[in-house]
Amino acid sequence: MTTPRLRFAPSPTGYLHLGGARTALFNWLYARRQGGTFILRIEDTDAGRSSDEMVSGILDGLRWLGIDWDEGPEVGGPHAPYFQSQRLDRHRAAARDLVGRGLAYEDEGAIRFRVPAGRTTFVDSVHGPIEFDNEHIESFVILRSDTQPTYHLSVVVDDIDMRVTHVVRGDDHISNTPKQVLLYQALGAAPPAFAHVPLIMGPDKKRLSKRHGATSVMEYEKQGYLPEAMFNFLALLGWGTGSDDEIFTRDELIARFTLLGISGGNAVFNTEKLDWFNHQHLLRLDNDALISRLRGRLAAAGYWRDALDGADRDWFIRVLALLKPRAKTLNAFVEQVSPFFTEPLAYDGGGVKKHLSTAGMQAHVRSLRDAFAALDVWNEATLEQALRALADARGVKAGALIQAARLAATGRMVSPGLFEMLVLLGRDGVLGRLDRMMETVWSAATS
RNA sequence: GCCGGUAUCGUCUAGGGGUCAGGACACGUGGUUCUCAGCCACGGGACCGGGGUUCGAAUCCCCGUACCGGUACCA
Repeated sequence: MTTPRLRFAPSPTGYLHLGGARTALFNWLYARRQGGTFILRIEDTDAGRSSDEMVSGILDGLRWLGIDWDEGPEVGGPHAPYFQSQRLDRHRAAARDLVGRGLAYEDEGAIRFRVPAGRTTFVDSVHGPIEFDNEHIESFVILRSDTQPTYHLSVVVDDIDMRVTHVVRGDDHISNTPKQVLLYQALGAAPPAFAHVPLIMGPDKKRLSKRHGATSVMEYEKQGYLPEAMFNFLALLGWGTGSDDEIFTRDELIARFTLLGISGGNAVFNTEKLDWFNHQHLLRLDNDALISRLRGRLAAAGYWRDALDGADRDWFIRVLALLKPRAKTLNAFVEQVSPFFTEPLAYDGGGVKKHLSTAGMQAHVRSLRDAFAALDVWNEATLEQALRALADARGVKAGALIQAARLAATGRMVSPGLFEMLVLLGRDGVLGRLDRMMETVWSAATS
């Protein structure tokens, strides 16, 4: 029994899209599960649409997801080259061989495969046995009149050369498969095992395309999704582990993966569920990991300072703890962390109207500021006690003062719990923010 | 048109001749509460249709329908 060899063979269209990513992932999962080899082969025969840039876009996407390859671009391997455009001689030789043996023939300069009568069958790991009547298979071109091989010829030749044992690819290739099986037979090679995985559809059940927004995996990276969350989500889209668990690491997925578990129907890409997966993986990150994932984005926002990794680390971890239940993406963290790094530049208009324009609020806020300033100990309990006592004394609801203070602290109507936040903002930070709000909001009015 | 594939809550799925058809996301209600999120509890929600086979069908078979894919000197 030979060890399985699988390949992912994208044509470089510029980026790795979700469907391709999942196909790659299933191949990788199977190879890793079986202790086999995962090959990456670039099908760049369409020279006009291919470039080095596009190839690296795909490599970046795979690397981001944590999908590594044992043979292929940059790492080489015993069956190099791994670019289809560099294997043209092999394809042409195969075509000549078939013509020589009468299994293909020239037709106006192109070479067509002579499809024999009969039926062609193969067993698909996902769909079971599939049978085609050869009379529905056209005598297809394998070598164009410009001597460029067509897809059918080149995949088969390359897969034979690279000793590929399992072809796991999109459902859209099912009807190509009998042609390729015929080619394997004509070339005297045993066809590999096939597994055709269902396609990923948009919410409208139409094939995923730019119309559906982000379709490049790197676009999700930009939006602050974790690669392990995307990996987990994609793996479970069209594949069931058979258990009720949903959150898995890559290793756990490898341990459970089987081609038989792949479902036959198309799957709709659901962003809400991706968000949930992302949140779950975010919660599982330890502090060091979370901080390092956040670092670049914080720097880009101008919030990063090295002390966050040193003297301020404990403080920062407490800030992150407040945000964890609320932030579903890395970008959401950055967005929500801003009040801890900078004073509000503006106050939510609706919030001002709703919470600050009530009668006497200006005086209440001033008293609150004074009460906070007078505190001996600055912690959650003392802050809350001071605010509630003041609310009682002035005959207002604590909630009203809390909302006002929240606006002062963050400029927003929504935030983590007020008192835990005020503790982390520190006395100076809080008093300054209250002063600033009073100046800004009530400057025009008589003070 | 022809060929092929698929069909379980809105979505991802589990199951598969006898189950209260299970879970997750989303959704609704209540609780916790200073907002939001989270958390907890509860709830609504599905076997595409029609024929068979069978004591019994969502499950097996056939037909239909819908959807997806292919039908290129694209990949």
